[in-house]
Amino acid sequence: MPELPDVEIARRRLERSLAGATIRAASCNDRWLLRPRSPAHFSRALAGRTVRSVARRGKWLRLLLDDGTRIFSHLGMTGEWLNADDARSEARSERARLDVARDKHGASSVRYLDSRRFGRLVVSERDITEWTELGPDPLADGIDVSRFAAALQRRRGAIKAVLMDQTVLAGIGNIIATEALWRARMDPRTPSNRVDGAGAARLARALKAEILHELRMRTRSDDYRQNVFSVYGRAGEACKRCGTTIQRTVIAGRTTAFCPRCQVRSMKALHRRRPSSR
DNA sequence: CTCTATGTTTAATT
DNA sequence: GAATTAAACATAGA
Repeated sequence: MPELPDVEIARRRLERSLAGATIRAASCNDRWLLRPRSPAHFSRALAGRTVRSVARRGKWLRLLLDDGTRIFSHLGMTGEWLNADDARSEARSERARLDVARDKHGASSVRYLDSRRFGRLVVSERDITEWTELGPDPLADGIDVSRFAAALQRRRGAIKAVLMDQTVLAGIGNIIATEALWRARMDPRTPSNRVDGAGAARLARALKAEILHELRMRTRSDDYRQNVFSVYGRAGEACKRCGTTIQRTVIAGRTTAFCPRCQVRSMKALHRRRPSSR
């Protein structure tokens, strides 16, 4: 269930269950997910180690162990970390588990579930390039508007494709990009290098607002994906802002929904129009 | 049966 | 080189 807010929720859950705890046993039943591709190595490298911290950058999680070993976890399309009790109903897609013991808090176990198996579990002695090459994380680092604007100027592709580039900003996926562009009233097909400073500032605000909104919804209920989006998955419906029918197109191979009336390539185009009359 | 899906990588093409 | 597109990975749900 992966985009920045989902991964942040997973981080908090893992931190509660694992930080300061000692791994009693670790196993993985799917070598496809593992780097290196060895369940034996996975168990051997983790057993007996204590978890120092649980960090997140973009869509990646990093567990730092007491001997410097790191476990990187990417949730792919359908990965999730759950406590053992919550994972029971989906035991079929369980791929890995970490059993931990802690002084006064007793024992617990976390499970990694991933039906489609697009996720990754990487055990490494040092930080991996997938982690180090990520751009700034909008939630943890904020967005430096002038740096962001400069990055957009350097690119020529559609703005939506650039937003989803993890080296520009880390953690933006198809949903957040789609929703933030609607919030910023920007056409997702706008060439990146034609987004000016004001546009970059609007986008930065919209991205942060969307991330915080989804985080809030996510902490509130598990069913948050119902009805919380303004345009994502709503092609054919009326725009909440102006009533125009939401259009669907494909950008960078991903389905994109947008309002052809109030999402524009430049704000001049918007100001030129009179307020909606419908 | 068909189509779609929150992600990423790789190959082929323009 | 840069950018775009399609395909691939494997599975579930409509």
